[in-house]
Amino acid sequence: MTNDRALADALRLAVDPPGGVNVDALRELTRADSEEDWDISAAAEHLGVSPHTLRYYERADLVVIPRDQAGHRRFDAPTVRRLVFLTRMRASGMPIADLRRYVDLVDAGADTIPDRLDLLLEHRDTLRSQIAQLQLALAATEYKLATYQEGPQP
Amino acid sequence: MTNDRALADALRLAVDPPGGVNVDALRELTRADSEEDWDISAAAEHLGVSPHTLRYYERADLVVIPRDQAGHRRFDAPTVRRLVFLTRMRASGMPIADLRRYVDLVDAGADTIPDRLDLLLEHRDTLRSQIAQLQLALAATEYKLATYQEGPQP
DNA sequence: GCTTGTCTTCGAGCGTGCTCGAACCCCTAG
DNA sequence: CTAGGGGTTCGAGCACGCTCGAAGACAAGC
Repeated sequence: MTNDRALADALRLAVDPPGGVNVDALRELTRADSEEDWDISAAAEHLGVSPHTLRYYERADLVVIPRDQAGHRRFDAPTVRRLVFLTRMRASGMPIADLRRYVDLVDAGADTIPDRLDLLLEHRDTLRSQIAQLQLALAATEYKLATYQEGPQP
Repeated sequence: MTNDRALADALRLAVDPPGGVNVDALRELTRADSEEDWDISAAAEHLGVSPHTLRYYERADLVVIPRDQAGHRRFDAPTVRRLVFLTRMRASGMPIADLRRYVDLVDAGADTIPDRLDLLLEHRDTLRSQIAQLQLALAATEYKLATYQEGPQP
């Protein structure tokens, strides 16, 4: 199914950064036959955030988290997918408020797609200029390192 | 003089980002024969920060700013060079506290160079992983854009 | 001399994004 | 039946980096 490939790719993009998502565990969770939802501590660990943060995201209306009959949060595959998206966007500096706008649009249905596109395009531009800026800072830092390391007294 | 080239290069690295430094003005200021120090509003404008922020940096002991006989801050070339460094490092996410550690080392003399190197190396690594992380986020964003744009209903 | 403008200090306030503590609930093991 | 170790809510607190406002000094121009 091409949608499954897409999901797998998207999840692969969520690998790597320090404290990042455990992709194998995610893949396990997203298998249709998996009955093993996560509790909050498992979800927090896999997503690389604290349980407090997950509750905070729920309180901030970024995500609706299903509960079991004891009232405990059950992190199923769709919930985790949204949280992967949220944590990735947060890690790249998108403010909570923008994220809420976005998920509101998602929840509002398919005819908000143009607005979502706008948001994403804007975020893409933000990311690009952030990257450019950091690369400048990196160059400046490496330059300074070089002056320290070659001439003893720069 | 190779040091002049080095300074010019360093200043060139300070160009570009939104709200960044005006390099021509900086070059003007750093010319040895220039008598034209900046006042706080000129400095703020050239550095792309607010006067409030400059006073805050001084209060935070990141920089000592000379005064004229009226008690007004005079931003001369060395001061501006330090502020260029500070604003660049801030823009790349180095916390104020780290910056203070660094400038304390600088002010403490040449035998703190190993410590400064450590700080810079650490910051370089931070920058590299930040860049890697942002590039992942960019890829994820572009992937999402692609799914929105090709298939109407992803 | 007076107004206007820009500077000064100082302390307080604010926005963001968590982070925590207290009090309570529920399930399971012993 | 009881103890322990999760979970829950709620509101409050915190760290960071500004950001601002009030009250006053000084210089230049009318």
